[in-house]
Amino acid sequence: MNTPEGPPPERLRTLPSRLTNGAALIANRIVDQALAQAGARRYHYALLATVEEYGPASQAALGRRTGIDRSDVVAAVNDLAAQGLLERAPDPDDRRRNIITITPAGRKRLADLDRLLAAAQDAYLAPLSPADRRTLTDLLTRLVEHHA
Amino acid sequence: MNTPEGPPPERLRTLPSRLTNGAALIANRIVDQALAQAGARRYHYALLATVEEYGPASQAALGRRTGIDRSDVVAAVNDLAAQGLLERAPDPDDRRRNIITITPAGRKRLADLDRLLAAAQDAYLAPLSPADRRTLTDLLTRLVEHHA
DNA sequence: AGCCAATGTTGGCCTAACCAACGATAGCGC
DNA sequence: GCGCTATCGTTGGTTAGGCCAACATTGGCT
Repeated sequence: MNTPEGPPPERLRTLPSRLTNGAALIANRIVDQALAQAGARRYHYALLATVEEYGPASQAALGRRTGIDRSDVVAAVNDLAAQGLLERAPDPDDRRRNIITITPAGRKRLADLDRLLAAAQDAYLAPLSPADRRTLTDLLTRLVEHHA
Repeated sequence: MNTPEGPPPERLRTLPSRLTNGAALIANRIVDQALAQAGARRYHYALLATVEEYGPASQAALGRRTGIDRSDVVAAVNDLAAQGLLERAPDPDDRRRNIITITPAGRKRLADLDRLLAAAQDAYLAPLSPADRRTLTDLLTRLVEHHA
């Protein structure tokens, strides 16, 4: 039993920013592990989901919608295109742009990821009742939207 | 700032892990900015606060209490000792250990950081009522303790 | 035509979080 | 006392996420 020899100090334990960060660490670890089962990372899921929901779009538009930096979109689209999950085609109407489309394989992969991710959310939120989960989601949503 | 041409997809917007991560990003940005006003980072605050609350301790013990990796404790203690805020002295009773002590200057700095940090928490939680803040803190605490 | 904005892309930066390995030391069982 | 194991500080990584700057190409506006 080599458990820590005591709790973290009060000042740290109750600090909302620190609690948020700790929860994010946990959530990210669980989610990353889940996605890794399908060889994916968070950016991959975000892009697949966005293209699937809104249809083909340029990389810049995807970045704007997901909050992912343009340069990081490039790398993630590279990965996904290399796996045949997305397709990158030049836009004939605007030769600056690439049109990103999801392939049938991409939809299948997305369904897998949705399933894995749902399980991950459940593991993350395990100690909370459905009502608690809704409350948490609501509070966090208000926070992020306020600072948007 | 960016000019999003629409909201992120439903699947991403309501994903608790993603909301948590987004909130953590915001919180960390605000906190980092606040601490930077005193030339400090998060690890610095955590160590100062821990030594102040529990008294002198070895670096390994500090790491266990704060959740900071031993190797990262080394670097942070280096920083703080160089500024005269902590003192690193060999433990005469166990020559493997260093005893870390907070100096008067360290206490002063800690008080400054406490003040800056309180303002940061308030900015972070701005959209939430006192009751909401308590609820959020409670929910997050339950999450992190469950996964501890 | 001329200027400004947007796009894809490359390349880089910084930090947090983590891990492996090392020599030195301590502690324990025997 | 001896040997094994654990612990400590430290060095030196790695990974990924979130950024920013710059560039050439292209388009839109006037």
